[in-house]
Amino acid sequence: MSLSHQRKKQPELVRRSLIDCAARIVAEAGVGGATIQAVADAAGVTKGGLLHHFPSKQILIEALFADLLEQLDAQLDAQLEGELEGDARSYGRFTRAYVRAMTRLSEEASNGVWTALTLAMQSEKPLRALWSGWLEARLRRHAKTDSDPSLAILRYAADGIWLAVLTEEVSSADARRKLLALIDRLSRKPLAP
Amino acid sequence: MSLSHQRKKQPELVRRSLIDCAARIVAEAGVGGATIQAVADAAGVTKGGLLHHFPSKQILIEALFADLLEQLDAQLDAQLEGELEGDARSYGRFTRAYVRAMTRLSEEASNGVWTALTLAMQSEKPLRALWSGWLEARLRRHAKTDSDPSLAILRYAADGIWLAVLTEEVSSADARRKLLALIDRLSRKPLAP
DNA sequence: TCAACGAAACCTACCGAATGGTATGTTTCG
DNA sequence: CGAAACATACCATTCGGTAGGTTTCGTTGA
Repeated sequence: MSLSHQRKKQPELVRRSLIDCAARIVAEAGVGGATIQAVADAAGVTKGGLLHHFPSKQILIEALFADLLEQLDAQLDAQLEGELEGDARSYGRFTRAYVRAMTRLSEEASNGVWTALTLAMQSEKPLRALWSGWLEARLRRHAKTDSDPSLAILRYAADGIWLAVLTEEVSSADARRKLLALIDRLSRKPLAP
Repeated sequence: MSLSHQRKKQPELVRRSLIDCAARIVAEAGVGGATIQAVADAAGVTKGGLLHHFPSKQILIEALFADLLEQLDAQLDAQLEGELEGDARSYGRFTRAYVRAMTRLSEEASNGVWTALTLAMQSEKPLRALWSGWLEARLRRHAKTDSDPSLAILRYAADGIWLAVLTEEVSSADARRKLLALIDRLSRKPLAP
């Protein structure tokens, strides 16, 4: 009855679709609320089919997370590329890109996925490992321009703002933009004497 | 078999114990992972007993959250009281107290509870209402000394640092303390010219 | 060229373990 | 004695995961 026996088998496409659908559903219902059944349905596959590609929910979530990290990487690289003003050694270069990437992610549809996965990090060690590994590598790459503690504070502030958005602290989109702009300005030179 | 039939009935103590145990377990397993059964067990009460005090898990969590807000209030007031240096009108007064209270809470055992509940806010509206209401009121109270955007950034940075603790970004306890000390210093006067 | 075969890509059916909640006792206290 | 403070037993579901089939596809060897 299912269409899967009629259409050509394209495992990579199915895999992609599964991750995309997982992203959407996780964004809506959170990691806990996203059942593999729902994800499978959304992708037009049965639960068994899903479990063929991802042997457990854990693994599916981790794959989704890794995928998002790749997207974030792409975002960051695009931002870094687009920095016309200075050479590759300009102070706070990565921090500005990071803050901007965060802003974009907060405003795009993919937002909910990040919140949900951040949420899930608390209980799932593998996700934490993925994230801290990613950030660590990235920071090492930009040690020359972004190792100042002032910049760490600004990056953390961006994280805090992003967190505040999801807790619905009234800070309007406008106020948020102003704060992020201020952060951008402050990232041009060290804060402390 | 249970001891509850032997010991004197002290509903307030049981209630307290339930909240405390809920805090510990939520800190360890997150809101989703904390089952009412586990909480009841930890408090030496049956599930039915727990549900007598808190008719649903929702209500238990909200009670826990409200309790933590009270603790935070107490912490904050203590910090504000202890500020010897200036009068009640000194710039960034509340922000410093906020950062310090956060620090203390992060280092105490109650740490994981905050992370878990903050993250749980995403899915639970009542919790968001509690928090944003609390913060709004508090900010209004200290509008005279702490309305500068620079200070907002510093408070957000404290939030971000605190969030990073749970994602296990390597930032050691030592590095964290240094950052918080820097924030404290930066809170003495506006950052931007 | 093509039949055969084995592996990969699915599907159907089922299970079992949690878990939140209910309904109904039984004990204790004022 | 009545109400509060518990306990016991049970229920309804949900959900992740397993077992074993069936279909599709690429490869291989004659």
